[in-house]
Amino acid sequence: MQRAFALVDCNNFYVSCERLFQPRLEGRPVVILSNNDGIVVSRSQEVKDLGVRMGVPWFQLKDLAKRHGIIALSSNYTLYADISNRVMRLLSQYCPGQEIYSIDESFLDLTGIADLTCYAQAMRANIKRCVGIPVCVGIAPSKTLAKLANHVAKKQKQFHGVCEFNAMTARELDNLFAKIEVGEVWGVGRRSAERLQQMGINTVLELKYSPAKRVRAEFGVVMERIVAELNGETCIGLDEITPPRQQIICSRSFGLYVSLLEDLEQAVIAYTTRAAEKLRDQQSLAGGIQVYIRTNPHKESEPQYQPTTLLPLFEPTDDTRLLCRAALSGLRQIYRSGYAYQKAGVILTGIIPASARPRTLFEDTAAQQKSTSLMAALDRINRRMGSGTMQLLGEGVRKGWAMRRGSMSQRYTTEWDELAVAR
DNA sequence: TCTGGGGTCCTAGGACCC
DNA sequence: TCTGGGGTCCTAGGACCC
Repeated sequence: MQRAFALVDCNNFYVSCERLFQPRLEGRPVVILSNNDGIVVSRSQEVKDLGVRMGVPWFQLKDLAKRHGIIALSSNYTLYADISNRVMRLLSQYCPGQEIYSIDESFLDLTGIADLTCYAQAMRANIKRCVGIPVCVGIAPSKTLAKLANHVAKKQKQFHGVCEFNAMTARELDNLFAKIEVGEVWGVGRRSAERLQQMGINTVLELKYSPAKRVRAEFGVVMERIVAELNGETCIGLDEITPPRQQIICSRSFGLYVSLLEDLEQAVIAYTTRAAEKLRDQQSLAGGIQVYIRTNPHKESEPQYQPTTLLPLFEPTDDTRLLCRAALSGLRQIYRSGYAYQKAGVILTGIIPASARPRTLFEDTAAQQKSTSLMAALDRINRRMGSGTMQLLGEGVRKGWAMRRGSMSQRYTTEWDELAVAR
């Protein structure tokens, strides 16, 4: 039986979330900005039609925004995560196999289901009705093709939001592929697209019929697999369970430049605290922590410095205090005065399951148990009373370095104080 | 003035072992 | 004078994704 993977992708996801609670945004050009209101991370159709690209710095758009009345909102991840959960839960009811691929995308295994287009249309209508988010669906025998089908469903109006490759002939598919640029393929990034074009491979069709050996020799196994998937061969399966993270990153740009060591220390403690929470959430321990700070790479006129250091831990831990102690010693090693730092970050590495904690010659079981119950209490309080209710003193209270979020909407669905009001 | 954050996988090269 | 071969593990860097 022919496999059938669906890729369901929410349209302009962050903008769509905001529109749910602010109907005035409907039909108007809207963008959502990254942390610090830095760059554009989501665009409404009206903004895409103005030619605004993804990832453009907001300050470069100010003029255009004024001319066309573009509304810019700070990103509200609490809201988006909650809406995402609702969409994903609803989708899970449509088939036994689901892989949640990102906050706004999900792969489904629809193999064996009859009349797929009709099925997908019903699913799409139901998500719109129950959650209010518009989605498009691509269906194909491989995940790479399903991504491409989704792209077609979004771009070509005649498909009405659902494009099923399984229902098309080889000739129809090839005609379609001849008109799509190779860079649109999942896994073909800017670099590879440039190199492919130099080799005379410009369209999806040309990549599909490229000799496997040549692709393998020039680009390696990843691209070879992409070509096989374009030919309808299922190489990449559905990942239904998310494995624990192998590294946990917490990094932020500052709201303003930071030069003092004590400000960096506060930030590093705050980020390490957050990373440690994520670590305990997935019941893991970290064997090391990497710390980095950096000046603004875009400001070439200013002196640049972007040191990083990796601190191995004496033994794997999930204790915020131990992780912070290591992070701070790393920070003090790499810190140099006289630079305007723009960003800092920590990365937890060497992650193992908490159940696999190694025994050591020097272990202190009582101290270990104390640490575990202290961290558990900390997490419980912060979960119940709001994150940051209890924190290490070193994180500071003023937080002059914290990021800017000029125009953030309310957390309509997750905070009692911020619920939507009906008049 | 103002340019995000958090991940994965693959590959090459070095250290080390027998 | 002549200086092997094969394997594993780790790390850094690159490319990619959303």
